[in-house]
Amino acid sequence: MSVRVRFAPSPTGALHIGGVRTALYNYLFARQQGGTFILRIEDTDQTRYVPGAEQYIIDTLKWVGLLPDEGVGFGGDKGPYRQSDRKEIYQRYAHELVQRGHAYYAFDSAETLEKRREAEENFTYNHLTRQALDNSLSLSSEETDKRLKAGEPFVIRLKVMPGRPIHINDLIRGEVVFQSSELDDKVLLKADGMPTYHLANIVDDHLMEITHVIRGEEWLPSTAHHVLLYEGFGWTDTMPRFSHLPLILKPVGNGKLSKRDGAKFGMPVFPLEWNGATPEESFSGFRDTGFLPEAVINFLALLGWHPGGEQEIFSIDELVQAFSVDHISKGGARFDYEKAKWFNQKYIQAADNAVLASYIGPLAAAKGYNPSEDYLQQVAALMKERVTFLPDFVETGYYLFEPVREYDRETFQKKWTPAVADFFAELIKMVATFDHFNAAALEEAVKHFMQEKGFKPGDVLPLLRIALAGTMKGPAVFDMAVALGREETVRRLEALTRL
RNA sequence: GGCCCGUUCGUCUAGGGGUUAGGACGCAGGAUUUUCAUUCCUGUAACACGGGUUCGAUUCCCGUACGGGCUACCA
Repeated sequence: MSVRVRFAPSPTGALHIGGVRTALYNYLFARQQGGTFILRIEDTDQTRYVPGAEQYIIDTLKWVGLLPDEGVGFGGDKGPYRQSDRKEIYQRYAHELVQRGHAYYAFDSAETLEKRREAEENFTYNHLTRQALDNSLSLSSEETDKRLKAGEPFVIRLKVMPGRPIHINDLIRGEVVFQSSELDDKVLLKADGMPTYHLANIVDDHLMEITHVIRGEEWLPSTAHHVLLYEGFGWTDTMPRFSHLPLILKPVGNGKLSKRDGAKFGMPVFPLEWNGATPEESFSGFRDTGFLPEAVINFLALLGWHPGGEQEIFSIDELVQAFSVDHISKGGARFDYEKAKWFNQKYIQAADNAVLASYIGPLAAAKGYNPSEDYLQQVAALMKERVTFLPDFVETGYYLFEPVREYDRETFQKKWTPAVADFFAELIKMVATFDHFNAAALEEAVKHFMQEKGFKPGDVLPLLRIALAGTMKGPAVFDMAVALGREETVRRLEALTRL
């Protein structure tokens, strides 16, 4: 039987970076096993639906390159893949479960139960309390039918039989045991006719022939209910294998990484930018911060999983090759932004100049620059070993696109003597008429000229650097000169003499 | 509170009954580069605690502590 896995997010806002990791692990597993990776949209909570969130999920998967084989927006013959489009299916199965004696109708309103919980701290709807509540187990069948026919609102609840252990064999955690007596009678079908996660997820996984469920640790406690559902439907022989992933924790302090942490620690926790209704609900993402998607993938892959060995940089193909569920850690992983930055730096360094140019182009255009493709590639080559984020190319390296805005006056004054000034006048003439404008030849010529006039490199080179870039930081002087071209180099040298 | 999961350097992790407990990020120092960065080298630093089991436990078992998750007609 071929492997089929699903990534099943809820469109309730921007997709959290932890969700991207879940998608990644599902993807890696599917690819490695020659299986199928499915995107299912779990939008059964109408009250939490956020327009644009579904598209955000799809855009994210496209950006990081985790393309589903089936799913909303990707086709497939096991659809529909959006749960709100499957409402009738769940209703049918929910009623079937009642027929089979594993579920029942309950008429208690949400408000009544809420009041009950306020009064009794540990109130639970379960085998101990259900006889005293308003449902088809406590009511006569005539009364139940009457209420149903009258159109009284109802939910369908799972009938949990007490007194037995439920064993789960988690691929990451090993055997986990729950006692059925401690489980509540979970709502399966809500009063609005929509299923809860529990029902929808079991019905869909069964119908979509899912073989492995790889999801967050927060689902582990309800997995016992899910097993009961598979049993109730008689689907135990095709029940998927479960793997519950560790959580991603805050960089410092306690608790799991939250969307607020982005602003708090000055780092992205979402893949893409998200424009919410208010500034507080709007977030920047890894993409607009200037991360390469490959770097994000590499970083995320190693946040909670490691194949052993000492390799750190993995291409997506290498990840697919090396991935295995049993090498996923059990403990939560702290979000390490410094490491994420390091990965990005590494990926930028290793990237093709042409690839980099395709990223720098739009960034440059946004600043009003209009460089040629060839020039962008030169900028990429010059700066790729000195940047962390993509925008650094046009920000730290702005002087490659426009005249120097600010000079390092301190160094300038230290080096600028009347003798040097005289030398500069001659140097400018020399450069202006220099024919073979390539870095090696220019360096050779300038150094030779310096020597002839009795100057040391340290007397002149810093000034050349300041003339071209304004700062003591940056690419090699003669490389910059060549990139800028003879005219511009001369112009900048002259500008320095007027300082 | 109840149920469940977890715990190796500051962080991500490898490892697993006998190891100098390995790598990476970060940090510190050095070399190269007349800049910065890159690169390279060196250093820093960990098996939560207490009991078992064992000739021997960081590794296996049980507790404790700490952390986390769940406990909705949310996912």
